[in-house]
Amino acid sequence: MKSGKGRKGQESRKRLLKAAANEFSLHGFHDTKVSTIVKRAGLTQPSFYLYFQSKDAIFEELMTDFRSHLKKLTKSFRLEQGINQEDVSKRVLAAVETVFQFLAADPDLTRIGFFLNPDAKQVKSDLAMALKENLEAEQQLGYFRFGLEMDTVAECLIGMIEHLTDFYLLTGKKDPASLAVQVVDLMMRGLLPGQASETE
Amino acid sequence: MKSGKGRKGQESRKRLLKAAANEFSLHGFHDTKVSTIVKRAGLTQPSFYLYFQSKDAIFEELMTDFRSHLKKLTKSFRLEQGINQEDVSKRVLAAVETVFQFLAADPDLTRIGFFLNPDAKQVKSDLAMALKENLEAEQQLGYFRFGLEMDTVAECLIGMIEHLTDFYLLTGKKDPASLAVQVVDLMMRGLLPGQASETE
Amino acid sequence: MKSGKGRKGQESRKRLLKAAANEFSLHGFHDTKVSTIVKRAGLTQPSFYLYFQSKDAIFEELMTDFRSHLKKLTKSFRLEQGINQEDVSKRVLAAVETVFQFLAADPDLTRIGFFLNPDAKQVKSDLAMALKENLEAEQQLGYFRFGLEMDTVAECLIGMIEHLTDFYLLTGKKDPASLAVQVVDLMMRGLLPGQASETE
Amino acid sequence: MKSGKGRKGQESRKRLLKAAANEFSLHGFHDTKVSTIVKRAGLTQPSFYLYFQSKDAIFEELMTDFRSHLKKLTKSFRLEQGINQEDVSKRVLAAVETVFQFLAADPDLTRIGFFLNPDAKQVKSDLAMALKENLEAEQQLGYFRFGLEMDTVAECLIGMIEHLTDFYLLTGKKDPASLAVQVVDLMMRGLLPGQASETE
DNA sequence: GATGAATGAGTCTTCATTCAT
DNA sequence: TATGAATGAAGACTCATTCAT
Repeated sequence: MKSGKGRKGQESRKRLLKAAANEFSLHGFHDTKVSTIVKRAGLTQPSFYLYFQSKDAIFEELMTDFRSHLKKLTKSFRLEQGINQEDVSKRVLAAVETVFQFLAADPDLTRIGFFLNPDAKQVKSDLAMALKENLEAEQQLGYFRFGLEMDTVAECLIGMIEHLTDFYLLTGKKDPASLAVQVVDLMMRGLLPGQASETE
Repeated sequence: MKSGKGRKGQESRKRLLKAAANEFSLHGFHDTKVSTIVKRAGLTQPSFYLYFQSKDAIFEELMTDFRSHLKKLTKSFRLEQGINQEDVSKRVLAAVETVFQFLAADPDLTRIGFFLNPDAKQVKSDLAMALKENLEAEQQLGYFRFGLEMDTVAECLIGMIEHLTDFYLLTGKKDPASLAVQVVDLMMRGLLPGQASETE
Repeated sequence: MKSGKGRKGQESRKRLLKAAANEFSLHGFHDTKVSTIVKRAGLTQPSFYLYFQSKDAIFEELMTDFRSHLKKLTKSFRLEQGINQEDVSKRVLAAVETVFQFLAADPDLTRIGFFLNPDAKQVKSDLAMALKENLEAEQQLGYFRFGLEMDTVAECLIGMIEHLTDFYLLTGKKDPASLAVQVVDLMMRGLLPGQASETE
Repeated sequence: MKSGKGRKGQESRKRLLKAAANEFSLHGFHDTKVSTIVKRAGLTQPSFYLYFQSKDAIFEELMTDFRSHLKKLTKSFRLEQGINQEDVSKRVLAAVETVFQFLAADPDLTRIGFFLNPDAKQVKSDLAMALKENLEAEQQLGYFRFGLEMDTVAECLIGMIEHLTDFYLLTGKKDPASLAVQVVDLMMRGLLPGQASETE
């Protein structure tokens, strides 16, 4: 069942993953047929089972791919923490932009791991945790006002990122950089006027 | 299709809708079987087709229900606008809480209309529009700082609401009131310290 | 089960028969739904079973109607036989025209009894028998040439009548009289030239 | 749908067609179940859909088969025309016998294409046209008497052929040759005595 | 490494028919 | 005389998956 050690096999496998990712992303899990994936990969149905145990299995592999990529990202956050002495806003901005960039990198995978995945909530929760840790640390340092529950704040951030990704990023309407700027500006200073200026 | 004019019929129809809403909400469209819906409603399969043309049809009816309820809500926003002379934050707080209350009122319907619905993006977009209009109006009156693109802000708000609903509200972890407070506090004043206090 | 003695009942029954005849005639037995018949008769499904035991039953009743009407016709042939002293061709012409007239009288019933009926072959066979008897009698009298198997001839006649009915009569393209003339002319004198003229 | 390029597939396909033809011929379209066809072909239901898109599709394929065979036949008529200088009656006899032979060759297909087919009328009409052309040509040459509308005559011939096929041929009661002789004798000389003899 | 052929299991849907009122 | 409500029974079709080559 784990054939495909040769070059040709590896390539067939990749074509299947690519086709599957796009189909899942476009039509969701149920409305994606193995027959379609296979056709798009220029193979026949039995070949599919040469590389993947089941339709579920290939979907899971894609979800896992997304997740492991995401894990790397969250690790990088932890490393950053404290190292950087520059302005908080800039650091947060950089972080948020990095997230958007990551989510824009492979739209199909993002849709699968972030929206189609039945455990998407968990995935987002993991990301939220990472953010929360940073946020709380900065809060301890006095960079953020007290009286804010940072876990809820983190979930809010996730919510914004999630929705803007769905609405602006994956549709190509806006790019990671500009989205990051707006989100962070709003998050930092809020809606009300008379706030501390960005440069202050 | 047009059966069920009598009381008994109407009740069977409602039972079907209720059961369907819950099943869809729990398992999604494809993994919800007509046979299950029907069983839960204490009927047999053919009866289902006495009241709905197809499985798709009942799903659509539920989505439409959600949408029309939501439309009423958005209308009420427009009416409010400008009438109320009290503090902006309070007004926004009331609006957001109303939205959370609405979304918490019928969890199954919310999950269907807000998360399962293939056109959920559109639905949310409609809600975002309504919010945006109010936000822009307030912005013109000087209540909100300039330099913020209110449509993006509205989408951010939607993102937060959406995610918090999924994460805290529909899971029963938090209630509409407390969520509203936190969201609005964050939205109004932002993360940075030294902002205008709420009461100021 | 045999309700419907009152006037209103009788009328409902007739409306059902009429609607059924037309539906069967247009769409055949299987593609005719009881629900449609009933709708066209302005009644509901249970009412149907007030007047007929089943869908098969109403179809059979219609076939029987056709058959009994046809039986009267064939009887009239036997009576005619020998009584009439006029020219043979005229007698045959009259007979054939009568048949066409009968078949044109109630197109729906004709289609049911003559074309849709699984036992149509039998029905036609009965008609063929009646014709055959007359033909053989006339043959004995020397009006028709010998060397013709009259049962086959009768079946030929039936075939012509059947097909012309389907093709010209029920579609309104030709009328009984003209069809009869052509059929009889052909049957009497054949295709070859130099035959005894009709008037001779 | 496009499966079955190999030998085995082609054979399964043929078995399905054969079984279907017989079932349709015996029970008609509606009372023929895919499950039965498949059983008779030694396959399971899904395999059916490997070769045919639907129950309708296989029925249509059978009708088309019949039609295309028939088309070849009618073409051969046109070629014959005028080439042959022998006696007209013999030519007509040969033609009619050919038709009967064709209709007797594959009884199931004949029943489907000639009797069950909803467009049977059209099919017969096509055949009638071919006959008509020949008849009119011969009529122009003086072989047939004038005063006969050849399209009606053709339809009459079709009617006879149709009915005798149903009644004698497909039931095995008579063979193509003897039926042809009788039909042609009747058609040529008619019923009345004192006509030109066949050999004259 | 790949495919032609086949299938088990399941789901939606339809329709004639009946029960209680 | 008639109907609102409900159902038993059955059939077409789909799809992920496997066997043999």
